[in-house]
Amino acid sequence: MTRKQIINKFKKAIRNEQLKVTPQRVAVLDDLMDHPGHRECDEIFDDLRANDMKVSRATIYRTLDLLVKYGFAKKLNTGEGRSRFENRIDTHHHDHIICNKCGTITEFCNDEIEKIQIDICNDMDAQIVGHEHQLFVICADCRNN
Amino acid sequence: MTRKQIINKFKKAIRNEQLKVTPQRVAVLDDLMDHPGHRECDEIFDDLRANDMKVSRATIYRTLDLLVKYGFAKKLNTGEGRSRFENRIDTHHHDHIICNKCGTITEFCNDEIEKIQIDICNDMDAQIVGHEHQLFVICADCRNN
DNA sequence: ACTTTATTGAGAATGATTCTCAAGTAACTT
DNA sequence: AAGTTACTTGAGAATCATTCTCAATAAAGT
Ligand SMILES: [Mn+2]
Ligand SMILES: [Mn+2]
Ligand SMILES: [Zn+2]
Ligand SMILES: [Zn+2]
Repeated sequence: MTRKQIINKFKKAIRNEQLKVTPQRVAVLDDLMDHPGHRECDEIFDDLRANDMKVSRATIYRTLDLLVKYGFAKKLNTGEGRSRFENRIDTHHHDHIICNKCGTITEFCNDEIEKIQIDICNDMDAQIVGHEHQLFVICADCRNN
Repeated sequence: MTRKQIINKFKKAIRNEQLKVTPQRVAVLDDLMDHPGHRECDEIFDDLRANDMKVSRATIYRTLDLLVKYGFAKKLNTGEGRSRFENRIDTHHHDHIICNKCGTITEFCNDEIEKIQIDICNDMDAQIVGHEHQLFVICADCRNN
């Protein structure tokens, strides 16, 4: 999907709920797509401000909530005491490996683990609605320096 | 290990670092052992106060940090925006299943998953120092009510 | 008991996130 | 294009968990 198509999909989702398309809302999604990493509110805030957009943290949080709700973004908890968000369009499910020293985040996905998780929930007759799986490490770089 | 032995081990660990054994510190550990669940600061706080102990939240947090550091407790993040702590003595490693509706926390441990996690880190030459794995569900009870 | 040093509680501070509300803007209607 | 309505926005206050500050207190050693 092209950038433009994604933005249009977001606009459609917004209008579909009687909400309004605003430059701030579009800018947040744009920013998430410009930066493939795992971003926190203030990174987005600084970025948009640097681009001369008038925006507040409150609006960024509000928009991120919408993006998560509509499936355009995923919220993650890296144990730093604040949330990070990542683009979720044209992306496959994955979990995260976090270096406790330098903070670098890498990704992993293991089909076997994914399957076992579902089995565990089925066995207890629970409906799985999500999961969070983080490995905390000292990464190769940090070990050698 | 008996309760008394565990308390003594904690006292030893404290003195070993030139710190002092205080009634508050012992009371927090005692409370964790009285309650097998996953407790947050205020539950412990209310409990100790109900038992006529003079204690502050600050001291509870400070003590929980010590208990985690010495391996007597584990801190966990249930996604509610505050930390919970559980007794870690005479207990096997496990991860958690959290009902998004009623908040009930159950536990699971799967050897295969544990093994794969280690393999993943080994493959990237990272040293694993911990992991956090939560399954979010609607539990059987909540589904039927 | 005396001395030293760590600990404590109260309340202030912090920091991320959410809330409030008056002013602004999108979108629809003439 | 102007008017109407309803949603959105930014600023700053509020919230909430957690941490910090510091003077008073208590543990441990002598
Ligand atoms: Mn990711
Ligand atoms: Mn547990
Ligand atoms: Zn690293
Ligand atoms: Zn439930």
